[in-house]
Amino acid sequence: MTTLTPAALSGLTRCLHCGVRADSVCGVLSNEELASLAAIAEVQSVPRGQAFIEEQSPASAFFNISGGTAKLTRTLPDGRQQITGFVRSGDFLGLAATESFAFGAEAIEPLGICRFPRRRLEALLSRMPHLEHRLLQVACRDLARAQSAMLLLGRKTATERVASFLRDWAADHRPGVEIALPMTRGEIADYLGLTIETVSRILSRLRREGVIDTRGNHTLIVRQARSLAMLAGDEEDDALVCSHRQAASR
Amino acid sequence: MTTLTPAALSGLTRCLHCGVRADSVCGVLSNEELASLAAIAEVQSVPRGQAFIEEQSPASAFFNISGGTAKLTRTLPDGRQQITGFVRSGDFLGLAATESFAFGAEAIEPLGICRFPRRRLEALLSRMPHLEHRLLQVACRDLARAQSAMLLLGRKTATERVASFLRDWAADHRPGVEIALPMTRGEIADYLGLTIETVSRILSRLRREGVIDTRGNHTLIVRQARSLAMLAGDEEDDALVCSHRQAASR
DNA sequence: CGTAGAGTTGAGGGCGGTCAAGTCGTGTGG
DNA sequence: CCACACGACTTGACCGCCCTCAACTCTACG
Repeated sequence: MTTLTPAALSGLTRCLHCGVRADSVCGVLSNEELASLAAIAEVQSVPRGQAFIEEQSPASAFFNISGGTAKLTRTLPDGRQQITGFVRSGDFLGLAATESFAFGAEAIEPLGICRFPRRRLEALLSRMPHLEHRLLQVACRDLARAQSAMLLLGRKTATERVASFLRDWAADHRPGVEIALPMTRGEIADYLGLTIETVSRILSRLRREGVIDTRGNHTLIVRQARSLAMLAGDEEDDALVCSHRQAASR
Repeated sequence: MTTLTPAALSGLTRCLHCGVRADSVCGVLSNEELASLAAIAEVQSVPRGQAFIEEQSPASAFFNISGGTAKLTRTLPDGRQQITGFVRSGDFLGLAATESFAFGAEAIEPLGICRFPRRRLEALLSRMPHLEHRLLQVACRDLARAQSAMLLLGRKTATERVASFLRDWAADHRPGVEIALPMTRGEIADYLGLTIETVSRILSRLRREGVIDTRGNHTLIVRQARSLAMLAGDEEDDALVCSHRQAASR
């Protein structure tokens, strides 16, 4: 039986109920189920720069992010690194961590996390089909995103990659507002399969062309959302799209 | 009530019970559950080259492969294509196909598939937690694979990509045996984020160096599995690994 | 045997990586 | 409060890996 301090319990409920992001684990659990989860959960704080999942050790737990931002990484033995995703408040992670495929996770902002020991949560899942169903949805969404990332990494140019990243990160923000960009240029590069220099050059060019603006190194302002979307390469010009649809319907 | 011909029912059971691959949907269903699945399943044959999931239409069904090989694709409007994976007998697919993220699937060998209408299967899932649990495992495995692919596409050199692909495709085959390679050079290129010419050049070089051999364009023989694994870049030389471990433990 | 598509090989070019120098911004100690 | 230092970022020059273009060969199939 695990005892939870009031603060930790509050963190846990926030963690499980955070409804900020539409895809979080929320609104699907009964009070009884919540209590079962609370019994195995452990609330932690992670300072910036600290890894909370190590590459070498097989992940022994699932995590839910209650605040801050973290990066998920895959690393080659010679040090080359690929960031497979950024996770924020409300995100659930650990599903992809099996014995055979190690991956790491590190805070890029001070992080609040909720830790669920793997075996205990898996045991609970068999009694909570709602939660398992939710996790399947989460995994499917992550899978779809990973496939988009594969398209980006395999077939997009450097400019398209940076534009795609900025567009996605700025999604559900209105044009003109300041958007926090907690990661470094190096982390953006590791996410997009580029180098720091290339990312920096392209950001400078987009700034020069008036598509985006920046306040310091960690604040982004989108000036021309439409241009950004065009540069991302996922959609063609409307005229072209129309002609394509006509061609397809023939 | 759907009526199944004896041939179709035989295809379905083969489809659901195929135990060839350890990760297939098998051995977790009662006879009653099997009957429920059979009631909504539809067995189809797909000739080589034909798409059975179209990019444009949101996927309205799940599929289980009962024989042959297919490719899963993501395509940019200008025609650039990324193959996100190859699927074979026993594989389940459709999980990543949501309304917002279209992807396509096409047979590269004559294909036997088992089609499950999405809504009907989803309705069944709520009554069959075993199956939902199995699908979660499938999704997690796919997710881990997708992350490995991101590392490959983002950070590996052309030679490392080709070597990784050959090593993975030849996995669980003994060295020296002939391995079917049903996809074209162009499909390998689209999977690895390279061009046909680069793939061809690297295969020629590996052949010249005695690492692999080929019989025609669609048969592979691995001559030096260890060399192939080294070239893939995922593991270092043993000596180096040892020195690294010493450095890490300090 | 002939044709069409797939694959191979070579020559040259460009995009993004590498190397290097300089600038900015933030925190720290005098 | 300012001088300093360190790290993150920017910018430029150059280079190399892989792409592009092109010609040729091989394979499969009628």
